[in-house]
Amino acid sequence: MTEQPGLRERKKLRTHAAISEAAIALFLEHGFDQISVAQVAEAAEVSKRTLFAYFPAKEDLVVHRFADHETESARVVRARPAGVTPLTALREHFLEGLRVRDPITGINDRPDIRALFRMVLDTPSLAARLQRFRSTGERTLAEALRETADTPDLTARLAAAQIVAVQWTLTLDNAARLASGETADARYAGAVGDAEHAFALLENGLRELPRRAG
Amino acid sequence: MTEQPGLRERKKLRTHAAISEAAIALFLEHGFDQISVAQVAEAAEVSKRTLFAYFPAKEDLVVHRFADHETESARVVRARPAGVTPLTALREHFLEGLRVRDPITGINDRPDIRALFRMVLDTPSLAARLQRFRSTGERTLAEALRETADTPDLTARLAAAQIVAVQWTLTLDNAARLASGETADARYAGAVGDAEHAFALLENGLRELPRRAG
DNA sequence: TGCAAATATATACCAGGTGCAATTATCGTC
DNA sequence: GACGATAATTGCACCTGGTATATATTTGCA
Repeated sequence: MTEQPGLRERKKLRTHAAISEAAIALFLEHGFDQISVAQVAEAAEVSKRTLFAYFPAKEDLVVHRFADHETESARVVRARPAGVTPLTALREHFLEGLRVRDPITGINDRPDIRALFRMVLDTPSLAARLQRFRSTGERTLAEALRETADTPDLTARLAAAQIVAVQWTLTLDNAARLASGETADARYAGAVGDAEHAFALLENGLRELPRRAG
Repeated sequence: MTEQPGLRERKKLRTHAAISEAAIALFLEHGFDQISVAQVAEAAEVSKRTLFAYFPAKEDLVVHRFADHETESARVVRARPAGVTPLTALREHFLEGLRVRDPITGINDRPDIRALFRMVLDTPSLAARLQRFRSTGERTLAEALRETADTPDLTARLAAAQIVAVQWTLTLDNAARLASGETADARYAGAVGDAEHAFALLENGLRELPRRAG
């Protein structure tokens, strides 16, 4: 099953990793905007042209690390056991992510990860590039809902949009708190409570938003 | 109250409009990526340097037209009469937008508007720039909810994220349908139904998302 | 070993965007 | 109506991200 990849493939993987690591190290030390791709290429000992053969844009040197998570929600929904609603599966998955300090929940305080998040959050072009992942994550989740929950297309898209929006909000909130110094362990209980609150809101709707005082 | 603006101010407004109009005309005719800012500057009879004094980036030549809507939801929530929930106010506002064919609902089929939407939708860099407006729209709506609905901060942010996500989905859906030929009048009834469905979902939650068949 | 295909490279180039110093137009005042 | 202060505009040089082309190098495989 696991074909041993040839030398070519292995070398490509190594080059890919080497470029990205050189890039992130430089970016973290001097700032994303202060380092040019030429400098990254030099540090990684490849030509600028080669760098762009591996990464379509400067931002991807950083955000490619989030690429795997694009389809995560869709996978969770598809893989849920019989008798489980999509929302339940997603909530449990998110809570499990918190428990294991999965960086994608924003609650990992390893210094390098925290620094990376901080950089992404306050570098506009990086944040913008992340949004692309959000879009495709939304699309794939909508498909998963449509196919496994027998939901009309628009409903699936609306639900996916809401779910992704909520997860994103939770993650950003956690990441922002850790970025400003809180430890993961100190944050954990609050993060769990917030996540449960958020998923409950998603499940029960916004009916409880109060009327305007008369 | 309405101070007569000086010649300077009026001229600035005129220049701003002239540049944007020249830009959009060229973009619509030849495509956003096929026209350089230098060409736009030439057509508008200003220097490239001046163009960038009015618009921070090429994309803004187009998307600045959406800027007013950034704070629209927040304004609606703040201006709602006593005894009305935020969601009700927003739903009525959206439905009214459909009725009057407000372009921001995606249901205006004036050829220039339709062409503009189509261009924004399938030019990635334009779509990306639009997302920035979405973010600030979300933030301002969250503030409005927090202040006028006496809602905890996180709840306000979560609700805002969900609401904006849903409105965005509705608008994109309408715009996409019109972009592929449907007329506004033909779409109207469907758009109203979809909007009512979407706001109901928002209000009642996603509880109805079915469990996985056993 | 040797050859075809895939990668890497150097070089030159384009477009978006900025810093700077000089010019020109507008404003408020005398 | 003239005039200095202030703001807008301009041209120019420059930087950076990204691409085209043509060339060299490496790898896979017979």
